[in-house]
Amino acid sequence: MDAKGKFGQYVAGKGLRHTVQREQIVDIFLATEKHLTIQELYDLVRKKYKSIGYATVSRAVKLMTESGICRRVDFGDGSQRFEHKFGHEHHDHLICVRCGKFVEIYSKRLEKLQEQLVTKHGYVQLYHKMDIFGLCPKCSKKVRGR
Amino acid sequence: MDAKGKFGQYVAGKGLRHTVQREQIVDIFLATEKHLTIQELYDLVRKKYKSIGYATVSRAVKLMTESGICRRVDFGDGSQRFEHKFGHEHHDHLICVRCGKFVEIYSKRLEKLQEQLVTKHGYVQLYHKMDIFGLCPKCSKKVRGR
DNA sequence: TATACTATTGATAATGAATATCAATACCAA
DNA sequence: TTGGTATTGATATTCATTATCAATAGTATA
Repeated sequence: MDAKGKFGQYVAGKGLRHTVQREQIVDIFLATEKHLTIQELYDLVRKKYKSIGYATVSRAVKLMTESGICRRVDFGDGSQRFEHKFGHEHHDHLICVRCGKFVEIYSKRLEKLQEQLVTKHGYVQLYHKMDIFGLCPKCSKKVRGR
Repeated sequence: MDAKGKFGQYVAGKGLRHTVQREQIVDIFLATEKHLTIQELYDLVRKKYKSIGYATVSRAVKLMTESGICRRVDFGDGSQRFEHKFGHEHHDHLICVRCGKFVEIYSKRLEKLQEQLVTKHGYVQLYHKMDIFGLCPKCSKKVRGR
């Protein structure tokens, strides 16, 4: 099932309605390969559909997050950002604190270790977030070169 | 060096002044083994020292975070919380999404794997955050029992 | 197809947390 | 001491998110 289908199913399953605005917002969100704030998504949506309101975008993001096609990421800059899960496997982030550049990282061994840790404490894992902050190659060179 | 000393050193090193308010706030923060919001810390401080303002608490938390004796934790409930690092080794969190109960987790193997991942991408690690969300033993039993 | 019910929308107000402002005060080096 | 200035506490401001509400638009049913 693709992301859009998953969203539609979630919305229908909750007895909510299908609306053109939601469809437009979801389309634009899924077509953007960035970590967006609500404001940024609102601006993008506005470029194409002039009449959509901020509140509607905000509500749509909330729904998308609940439906599981979107997740909140926190890069520590104080703003809430969201990324979609369309065409992306689960991944974590490695973020440069100097320039903000990031890469998506994934390790099967790490995932397995996490699962073991969870089980050891008797918990059932639902999801996790791991963000590593550091210096990218370029920035670490600059810092050393000072 | 204990946390308070580290804070004092950081403050002095930046050419900032030592004040009784900061000392009182730091003391209360370090004495509390919880993940506090600024508002909660403000309330705690107020119980003992009636005249301290919210802004001062907020500024002190910022300083403590910069000095490295405090770090921000995000349990996904939308509020920013802070924990101190006094008498705590580095750890990550395992949080129950149902009841909010959490445990601090640590694994040397996991830390090593993270470091390897970072190095592989040419980054230099400064710090990381890992939060695993799931169901605690009690809550997972309840859900299954439905 | 028409109708009734109600979720949704967009504009705006309200909320809440963090930050900025500023005059009075307190710290601290000299 | 004293002068320079960082700090404080009260308050205002900012900014993002959420709540409100009348008008609108999905959708099930007749």
